[in-house]
Amino acid sequence: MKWDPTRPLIVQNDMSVLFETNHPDYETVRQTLVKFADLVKSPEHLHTYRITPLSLWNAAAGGMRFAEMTVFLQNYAKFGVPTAVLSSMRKYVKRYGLLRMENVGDELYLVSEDTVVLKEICALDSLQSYLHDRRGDRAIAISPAHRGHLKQELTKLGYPVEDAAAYRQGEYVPISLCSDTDHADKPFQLRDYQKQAVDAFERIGDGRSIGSGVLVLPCGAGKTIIGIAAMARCSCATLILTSNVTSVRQWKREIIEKTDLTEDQVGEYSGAVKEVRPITIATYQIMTHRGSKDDQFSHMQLFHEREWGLIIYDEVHLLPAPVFRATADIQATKRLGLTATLIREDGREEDVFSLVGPRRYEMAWKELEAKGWIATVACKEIRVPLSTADRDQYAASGARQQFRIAGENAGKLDVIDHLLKLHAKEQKLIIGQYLDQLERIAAHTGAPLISGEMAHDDREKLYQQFKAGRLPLLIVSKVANFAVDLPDAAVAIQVSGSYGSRQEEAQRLGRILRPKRNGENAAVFYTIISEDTKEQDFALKRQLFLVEQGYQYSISAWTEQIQEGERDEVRAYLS
DNA sequence: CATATTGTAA
DNA sequence: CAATGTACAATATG
Repeated sequence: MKWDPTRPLIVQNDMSVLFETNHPDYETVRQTLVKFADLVKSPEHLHTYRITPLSLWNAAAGGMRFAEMTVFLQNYAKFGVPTAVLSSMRKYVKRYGLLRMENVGDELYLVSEDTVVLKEICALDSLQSYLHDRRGDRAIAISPAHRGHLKQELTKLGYPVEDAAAYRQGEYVPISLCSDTDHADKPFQLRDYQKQAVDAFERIGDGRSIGSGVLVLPCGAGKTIIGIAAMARCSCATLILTSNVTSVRQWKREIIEKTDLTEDQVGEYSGAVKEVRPITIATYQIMTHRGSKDDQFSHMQLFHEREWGLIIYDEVHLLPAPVFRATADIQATKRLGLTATLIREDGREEDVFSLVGPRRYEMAWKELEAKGWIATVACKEIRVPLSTADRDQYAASGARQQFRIAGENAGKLDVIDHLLKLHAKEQKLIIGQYLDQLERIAAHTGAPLISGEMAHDDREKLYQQFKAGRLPLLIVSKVANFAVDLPDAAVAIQVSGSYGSRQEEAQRLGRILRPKRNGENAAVFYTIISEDTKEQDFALKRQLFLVEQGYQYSISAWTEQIQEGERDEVRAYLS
């Protein structure tokens, strides 16, 4: 293989890939690379990706072939691809599909064409309790009760299992989507990609009916609608688990609006009401609630209360550990995971893979953006130095205080003033972590502050005013992260964030993603951070997610010159 | 006695 | 880390 320094990738021996972001082919190369590699670091010019067993298995589950990956790497790698990397990749990619779970009637088997591997597995001590007797060279009988635990264990051992065993039908509930004719006033149709996503979950393409997996879609892509479409395809009793009550209500509203199901067929299972209906929507919280410290999870029986034919995990990246355990026991039920990101802060991506299912469909934000379904967002990071007094304090404080000092940096007020002036005509949102700081900003700008202690009614009133355009600026605390009813804005300014959570960054960005009516369909997301502090490091981590989605962060220091340049740049961008 | 408010745990 | 949302128990209110 000839060396070609104009190419953008460097493939290293440790399975990491360095990617030059200034390369003219950046966008096309990124699109293929993310299919089988995870982004781990994203400084300005050189991004680091890593090829992991899990990233390869997800790609393999999505039908990507080893050949496709190697040809791609060989075409774009400056110095060729180390043979060690190629052989590791081949090893891992080939492992997916090596083991399959199949059923003959009620009997469940682990089968493989590779008799040696199967023999090896039989010899493993940790698996003994799951495996029953051998059936010839190519199959082992297993107990259906262990279907999940076995998959989990084998994935950990490096042998992912392709689960091709049948799912039970569940209680039959006819569900159909309202067509255009039913609601002439509100025509409703699946968008192309929404249909593709549901098809991918069902594997319409190769005829096999597959009933588990995760769909990765950005917020604003209509995850609820895709879930509803999947329900309609399955036409069975469905349990929907989601992150909070607001989201429960939202699901319920949309289900009633978009299907022929009636109010009394859709139940809400939450702290306030506990209805178990053909379609039941519950929160993760209530599932994991226990009476006292060493009580059992009293609500887990909901999984068995009906003959569920489909379980939908909304925001699957938030799925709590006890629900994982329960999920391991219900592997015969179809499972659909919906999320904007497979990244979990606790690194349990592997469990999502083995217990909910592999990634079946992923759509990049950029792609939606290009088609005009969501707004085009420019991300800008502005660095502000600490005052001399603050810097002294910062140096003298412990790790926990440092973060707060950086976050509450008074110098940020000037930047806010500047940005507010710059975007005088647009609807603006200020998002922050510390209430003290937000209160100061509220006092300074005269805008209302929405925090956790504000009653929902009052929040609603402010939202209404904001939506109507009578209120140009709203200041919100962490409530912004999960509040579904928060209105959208054209400009978001993040003044402080928490421990580098990529999830948080995504949620916040989601706030301004909805298409704008103003024709331009453009929005700006500012992050203001203190220069040379811990905050800067964590901001970097938060960006990871966005860069992975194809956004380019632009970073600028807070000086007079840049203020001018920034203004022109933003003007040019918005016009 | 039913509902509203406040407190608390994880 | 700080702050939030949730579920439920305890208490107050009409």
